[in-house]
Amino acid sequence: MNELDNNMRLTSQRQVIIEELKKVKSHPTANEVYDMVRKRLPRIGLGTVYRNLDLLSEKGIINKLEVGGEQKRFDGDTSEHYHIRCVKCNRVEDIFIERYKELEKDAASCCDYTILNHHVQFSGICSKCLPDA
Amino acid sequence: MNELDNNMRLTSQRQVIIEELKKVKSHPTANEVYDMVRKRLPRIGLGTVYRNLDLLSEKGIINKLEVGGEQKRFDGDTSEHYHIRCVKCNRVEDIFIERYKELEKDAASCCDYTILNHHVQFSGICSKCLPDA
DNA sequence: CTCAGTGCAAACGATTTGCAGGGCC
DNA sequence: GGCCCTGCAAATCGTTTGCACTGAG
Repeated sequence: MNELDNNMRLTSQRQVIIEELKKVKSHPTANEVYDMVRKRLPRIGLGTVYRNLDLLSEKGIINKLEVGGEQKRFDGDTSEHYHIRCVKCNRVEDIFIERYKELEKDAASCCDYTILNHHVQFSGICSKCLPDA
Repeated sequence: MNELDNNMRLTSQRQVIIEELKKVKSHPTANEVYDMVRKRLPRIGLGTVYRNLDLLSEKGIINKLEVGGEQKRFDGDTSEHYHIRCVKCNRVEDIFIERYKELEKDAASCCDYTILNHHVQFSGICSKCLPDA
């Protein structure tokens, strides 16, 4: 739907953000990406990080997670998959199970929306937090 | 888990917030609740609304929705059900389909979390927005 | 009377934006 | 040389909090 903008430049900031994001599995917040990137580009601004994270997720190069909590999180893995969040430490991890496509069919039959997508968000307690739960 | 606090008083502010929230099906944001309530209690403060929405959702009297988007939303219907959000107008509506309990079983088998809950969030375009899509 | 709850305003944290300069094409 | 993009700082938006006062129990 969004025609690719050929005028988009591949700046070093952009490149490093993508590289760092693809490198980890931790679903970092914008601030965490900022910290990661700053190690390689000490003069980068937080605003630039936000601008690029938004831009790259619009282009589908990365994913912006609409997972609950205070901050948005970003995922270098753009394959469709579910997520789980630890209610204690707020860690977010991937859940690679088969997508339930029936969900969208069921939902379509009970509302008058054109359904575009669905996401499943699990909450639980991770193994590191379980002892002190 | 949270022993009911017998010291909790039933103030008029609290009563009106609950009443207004149970009255609608629109999943209002804190600010929208504020507007609704202010018609009956013009001197109420926004802080009071936030404090009570948090308190009431901790008590399980209302529900705080961790639905994506910028603002949190509140639901007077505390029964477990899924939601859909219109990507155009941001309206949030209920999806009353059977919960997929298998989802949690599947997820449990592929990660070492103690799973507490799951929520399914659909996105789509509502019938009102479809014409201009 | 007492203390949980309130109104108000200031504080806060995440994100966005305006602007002037910088550097890719 | 044009214009996209950046760094920086100020602005904005949602939400939280400190404080002195109020009113429910």
